[in-house]
Amino acid sequence: MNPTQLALCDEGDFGKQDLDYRLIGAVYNLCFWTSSREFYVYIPGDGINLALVDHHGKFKIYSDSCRGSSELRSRLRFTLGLDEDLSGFYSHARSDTIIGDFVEEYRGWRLRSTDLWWALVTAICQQNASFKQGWRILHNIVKAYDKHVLVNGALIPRPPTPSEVLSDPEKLLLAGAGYRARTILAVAKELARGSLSHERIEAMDAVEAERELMSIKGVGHYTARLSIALAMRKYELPPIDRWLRKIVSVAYGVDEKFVEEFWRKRWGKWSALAAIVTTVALDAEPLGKALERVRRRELLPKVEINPSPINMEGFCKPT
DNA sequence: TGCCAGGCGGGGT
DNA sequence: ACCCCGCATGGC
Repeated sequence: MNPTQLALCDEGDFGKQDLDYRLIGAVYNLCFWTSSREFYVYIPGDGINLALVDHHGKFKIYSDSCRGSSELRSRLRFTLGLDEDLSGFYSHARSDTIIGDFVEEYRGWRLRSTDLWWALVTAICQQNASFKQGWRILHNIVKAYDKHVLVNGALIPRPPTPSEVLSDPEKLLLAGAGYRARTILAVAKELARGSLSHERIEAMDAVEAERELMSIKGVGHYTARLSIALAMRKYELPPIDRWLRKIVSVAYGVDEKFVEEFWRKRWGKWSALAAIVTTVALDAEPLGKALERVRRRELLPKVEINPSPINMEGFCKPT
C-alpha cells in the first residue's frame, strides 16, 4: 500500500509565550511522532492533516487536500490546547497534595487532543492493563497496520482508520489487544457507518456524550470519559479507574466508594484533566509504586523512567 | 510459574 | 444498588 503524500499547506509561528512545546509534544505521545526538537500531531477532521511543530512554536501543516486551510490553523491550536485557559485549574492545583508540585514545574504543558476514534482506541487499550501494557498495545496497533504518510520525503506512521481496522481485524490480536479487540471493532463499525461521529459527540455536553459512547458494548464510564477528555477537551467527568481510586483514597483519606464524588467536588470542570495530570506526575507507575511515591512525596516525573507518560521513547526500542 | 493490571458486562444477591 | 466473576495478553 502506497503512503499518502501530503503537501505543505500552511506554516507559521504560534509564539512561545509561557508554553512548553517540548512537553506538549512529548506527553503521552508515541515515539513515532516525537523527536528531540519537534513533534508531529494529526489534526482531527476531514482528510489527513499532519502538523510538524517545533519547540519554539513554529509549525507546518501538511495536508492531502488542503481544504479549509485557514480553519486548519485554528484546529491545530485547539489540538495543542493553546487557547485553553488553565489559570483557574492551576491556581487551585498549586496547593494540591498530589499534583501541586507538578503544576508549578510543568506550567507550560498542555494536553494534546486526538480525534474521537483514536481517543477511544487509546482508552480501550488502557482497560484492565498497566500503563506499559496499554500503550504497548497502542504502539503495536500503529505498527501492525503499517500505514504511513509521506511528508518532505519522510515516512511518518499514522493510525489506521476505522475502515482499515474493519477490513483486517486480525491485526488487533497480533498487536496484543486481546479481548479489547472486540470493543475496538464495535467502535470502528459505528464510526464507519456514521451512527457515531466526532462531530456528533462534539456537539453534545459531556453527560450526553458519555451516555452515547456507553451505548457501545465494551465502553464504560472510564473509556467514555477518557475519550471525551482526549478528543473534546471537556473535563467535567473524570475517568476514575482502580489506580486513581486507590491513590486518591490513600492520599486524601477518602473512602474508595466516595472518590468520584470527592474528586468532582474538588476539581469541578477540571476533573478529567486533574486525573490525567496525576498519572503524568507519578509516571503512571504501577499502583504499589505509585502509592509509595505519594507516601514519599516524590511527586514530579522522573526522567530516568522510560517509558513514562513524558517519555515514551522506550516503546520504540526492542525490549 | 502463576498472578494480576488505569475495565467491562452479565448474572447473581 | 450492590457484589463477583471471567475475560486475552504480557510483564514480573
